[in-house]
Amino acid sequence: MLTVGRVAEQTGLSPKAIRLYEADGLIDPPERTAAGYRTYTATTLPVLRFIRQAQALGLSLKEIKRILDLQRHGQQPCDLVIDLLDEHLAQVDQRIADLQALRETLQTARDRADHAADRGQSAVVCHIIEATGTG
Amino acid sequence: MLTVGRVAEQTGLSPKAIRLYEADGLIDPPERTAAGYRTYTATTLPVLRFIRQAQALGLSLKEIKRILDLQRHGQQPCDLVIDLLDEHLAQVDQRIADLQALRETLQTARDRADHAADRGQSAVVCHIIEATGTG
DNA sequence: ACTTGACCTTGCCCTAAGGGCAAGCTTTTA
DNA sequence: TAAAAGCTTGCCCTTAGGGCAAGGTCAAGT
Repeated sequence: MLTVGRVAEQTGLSPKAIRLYEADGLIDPPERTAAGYRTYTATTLPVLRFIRQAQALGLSLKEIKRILDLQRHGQQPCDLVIDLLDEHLAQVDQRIADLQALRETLQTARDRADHAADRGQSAVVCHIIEATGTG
Repeated sequence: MLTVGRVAEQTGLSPKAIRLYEADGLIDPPERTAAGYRTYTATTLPVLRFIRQAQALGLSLKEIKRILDLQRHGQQPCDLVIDLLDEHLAQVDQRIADLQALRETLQTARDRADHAADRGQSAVVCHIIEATGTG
């Protein structure tokens, strides 16, 4: 019997995650045994693997659901996928730029800790942080 | 009277954020009027500005609280600050590397959308995503 | 004095993607 | 047959607040 734990093993997901995807409408609710156990068919496995791959690309469950909904309606989701990839590429570039700027700021602050020059006067808590920009 | 809204204006924070910092123990609870209004003294402003600067460096409220707690106990928080900065520098570097790898993967997938070569056979949902690595 | 608008109070629900735990069944294994 | 492992639901937790609601309060204009 393909229980949720078994499916988890074969997809690398956790049972909790699989139940969440069901609750969020990413996968169809499976049949249940008389005792209430979820019983999956093998056709669910590729869908779950797809979800994993999409997540690895940084897509959110909400975005993945949009893709899967399209597909369930018999439509080609590839156009949507392309849009999402473009959007994410731009966002990732932005986040990299932001992090590089942050890295600069952090490094500047860190350097200030060693060259303990302007440490004198008006620090409320710690000059290392307070000498940061004008923020 | 230095109400929370006034303090918000002068620090660039929101009233909600200021109340949160109080609830989380980053700032001391201010006096209240008979009606229950928070009445701040000017000494709170530099602390709130410090919190803003620390946040701009990517420190979490929990980390900032540790710094402020040290200071309230009359201790020099700079050693802790240095540790936190080093830690964050390493984390930022790691996140940049992760994002650059993700960018690669995204770009590879995006390229696959145009060069529509291997689009033929076994896509469960969309070959653009499913041809990703072996994940 | 009265009203109105701006401001304050608390409290609750919301975000993303699950992790962890608890109480109570069920299935499997020894 | 009893214990171990697995399943069920449900609730609380994470970040740093945003948004909204209901109700009390302050300041300005009439």
